[in-house]
Amino acid sequence: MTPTSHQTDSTSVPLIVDDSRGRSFGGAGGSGAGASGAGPSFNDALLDGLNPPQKEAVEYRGPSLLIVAGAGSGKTSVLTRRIASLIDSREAWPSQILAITFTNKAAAEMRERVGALLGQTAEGMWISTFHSACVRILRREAENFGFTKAFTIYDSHDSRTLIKRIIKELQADTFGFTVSGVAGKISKLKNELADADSYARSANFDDPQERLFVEIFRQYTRSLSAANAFDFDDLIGQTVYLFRAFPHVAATYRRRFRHILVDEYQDTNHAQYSLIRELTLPVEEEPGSDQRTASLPGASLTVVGDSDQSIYAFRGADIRNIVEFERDFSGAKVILLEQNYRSTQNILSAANAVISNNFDRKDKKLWTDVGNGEKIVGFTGYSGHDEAQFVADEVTKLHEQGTPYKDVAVFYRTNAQTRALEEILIRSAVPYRVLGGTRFYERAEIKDVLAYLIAVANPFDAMALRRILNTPKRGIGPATETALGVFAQTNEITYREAMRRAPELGLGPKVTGAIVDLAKMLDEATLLLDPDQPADDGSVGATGSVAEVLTMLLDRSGYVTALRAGRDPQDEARAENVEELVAVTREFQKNNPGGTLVDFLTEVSLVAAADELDDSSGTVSLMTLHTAKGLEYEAVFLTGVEEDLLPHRMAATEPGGPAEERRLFYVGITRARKRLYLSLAMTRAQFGETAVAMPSRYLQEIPAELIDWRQSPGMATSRGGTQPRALNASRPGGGFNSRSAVRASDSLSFRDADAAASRPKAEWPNRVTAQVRDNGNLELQAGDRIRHVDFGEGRVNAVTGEGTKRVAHVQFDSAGAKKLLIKIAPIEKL
DNA sequence: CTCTCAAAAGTCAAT
DNA sequence: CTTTTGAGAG
Repeated sequence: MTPTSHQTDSTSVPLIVDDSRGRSFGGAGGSGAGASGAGPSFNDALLDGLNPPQKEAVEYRGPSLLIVAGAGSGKTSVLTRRIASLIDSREAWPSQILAITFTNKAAAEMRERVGALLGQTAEGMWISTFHSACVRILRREAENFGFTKAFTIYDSHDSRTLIKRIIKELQADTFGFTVSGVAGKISKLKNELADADSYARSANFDDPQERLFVEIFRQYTRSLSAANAFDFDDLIGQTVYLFRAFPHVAATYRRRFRHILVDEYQDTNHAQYSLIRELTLPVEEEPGSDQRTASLPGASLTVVGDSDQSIYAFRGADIRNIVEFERDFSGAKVILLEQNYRSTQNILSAANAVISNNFDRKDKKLWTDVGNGEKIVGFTGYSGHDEAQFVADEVTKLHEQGTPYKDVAVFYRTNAQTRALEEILIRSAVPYRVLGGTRFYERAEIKDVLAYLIAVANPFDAMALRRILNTPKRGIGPATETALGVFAQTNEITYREAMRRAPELGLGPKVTGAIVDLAKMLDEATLLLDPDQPADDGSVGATGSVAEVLTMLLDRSGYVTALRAGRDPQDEARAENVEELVAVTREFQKNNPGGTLVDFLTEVSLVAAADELDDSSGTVSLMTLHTAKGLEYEAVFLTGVEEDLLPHRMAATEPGGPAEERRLFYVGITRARKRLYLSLAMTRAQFGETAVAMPSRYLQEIPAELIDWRQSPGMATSRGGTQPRALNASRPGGGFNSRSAVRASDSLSFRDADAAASRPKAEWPNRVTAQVRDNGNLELQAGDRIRHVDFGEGRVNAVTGEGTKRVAHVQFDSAGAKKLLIKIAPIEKL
């Protein structure tokens, strides 16, 4: 493919590139005037209902624009209108627009909204995620540097499998290398655009540890290219490499994309930043070329972001990209959007108060004119289950009051927290959906089936072949698997070819037959997919659809049959998942009539957790705080607001960790439109043990008057026992009613009198972090009688556990048998 | 090569 | 607690 054959559309288009600094954009010649004939009225419509800074963000023209958009400030609206106005005024053709969003779902939504604004489907626009855009570029250009366009995308799990194999081969585990450690380091390096060679140049080879790491990195890179595969980080990094190594390729895309817009800019990493830089470079005049390749200024760049919502530093996001934007792109215009159209003032005040504790940030205050709204509701459960029960009860109540389930979301910091929530929600008959979690495409059975498809699409991918070699069981073991690999390597053929020539290996007749059969099956599938060999231009013909090929593979391999025959009770569910995947391929075919197998695999590889969101599902959405970014809900439950969870134990010690966790909390708060619930638990089960939990330090950063504590941390641990309600007593029927709600100020009376007197807690009733009830070394043994604040008197039957986890098994006179954590339970010895 | 049982690890977030 | 991995027997 010659470089000049690309993008005839972009070079033949009359370009209007504005190089002025001001707001006038008519200077580029006649077309501006031409647009003004039909333009103004339409443009007015585009600005309809926008506030002044939003209008400016839509209208400003210049080389670079930074829109600092606080949460809920209507940035999606601004971005879509900006794109629409560029096209409407004829400043750009749709094909000259490249817009990067955070999820595929956001991209689809943006495309739809731009289409609606323009009254036509804007074809040719690239609106996609970083990864999707790069895959598109890489597939086109792969042949330039030793890959084919059918390359496989390895997800992080695949990468780890590969790394694991390499560590084992090199026996690097004896040097203290772990899979996760190596995977993390390689990913980090790739995000910094380093490769094995560049790393080796600066490595200290006197250190055997480092030498070995270089070797692992080298082998990993080699394995990837041998398999014709990219890992997630490569998708960005290799695109940058491609642009740098092949200037004419880069020039093609620089000519094509005249307007680049990036959403969530605060979460870009160095590789992504470099990609944007590459794309916005001016195109130099090529010496000796004709006039068609005249020099062009760099594309205009618009970035939108909010440094307060940067939550992906752990995967390489560099907040400096946005903080230093003005320095990077000199002459950049900065527009601030501070008016919030999403949440009530109470929610915003809480968010402002929390985030203001992060130093080193530009002060920025969200405001709204919709009024204070409801107070934030706080609740402290005795256990994770108790907390979940509160959530379920409140969701039910909201639903009865007319809030549809789909407008309610429950957030948590770690995926492990879903279990308790799911249990209670099922029991309470609340329809829900977990986003992310154990994702559909990460399930073993789905990966198995996808490996069949990958094996067909990319014959170089040994990993996919190895995966299906003995799935379902064909009597091919690891020894045979390795033998095939060695054979392929020594003869310099693909793994697939090695399988075809299995008879040459002199294995047993049964094994050889099984391998050859499998190879035949894959060859037939390849043929079904593309009857006339892979031609340069897609000589379509009677190409089998993805669904057909998949059905054929499943039939012939007997995968589903084997599952159904399995004894494991979960196998039936697995078989159903496979059926669902078949349905997904049919759906794909319907939505993408010309879609190829490679297109399907790409789509499947790049789904994000938030893409699974189905607005019409009519269910409550459960997700992590990270997944929640960019979404909004009528009512939001933010659960597990505890130390060690939020901030997470691991993050608390990392540099910048607590600040990032605070931003995460801030992101969670600002997702809520009308109602926000903050909940935590006194004890949390993890690793099969029950541990004492403390209220999060961030909780006390919220002004007390904003929170209506149904049960404050102080109350949940109080010893005085005048009346705090039952902690883990079963609640009658539909949960709370208003009479059980206790004002925050009341909670003071439940505290120890001396503590209440010594501190100005009236102002900060949330300041309870250090005051969690502690019974100290209260000694209990079987036979002791105790009194519990809620359950009354009872007799200790047994004491188990040690230290802070000592548990008393108590038979209460009226409340029945209970297990209590001695250290924190509201009990006293009689 | 497959199956069974026991030990060990994992849960911090995700394209 | 659950899920995955490894060793050893059949």
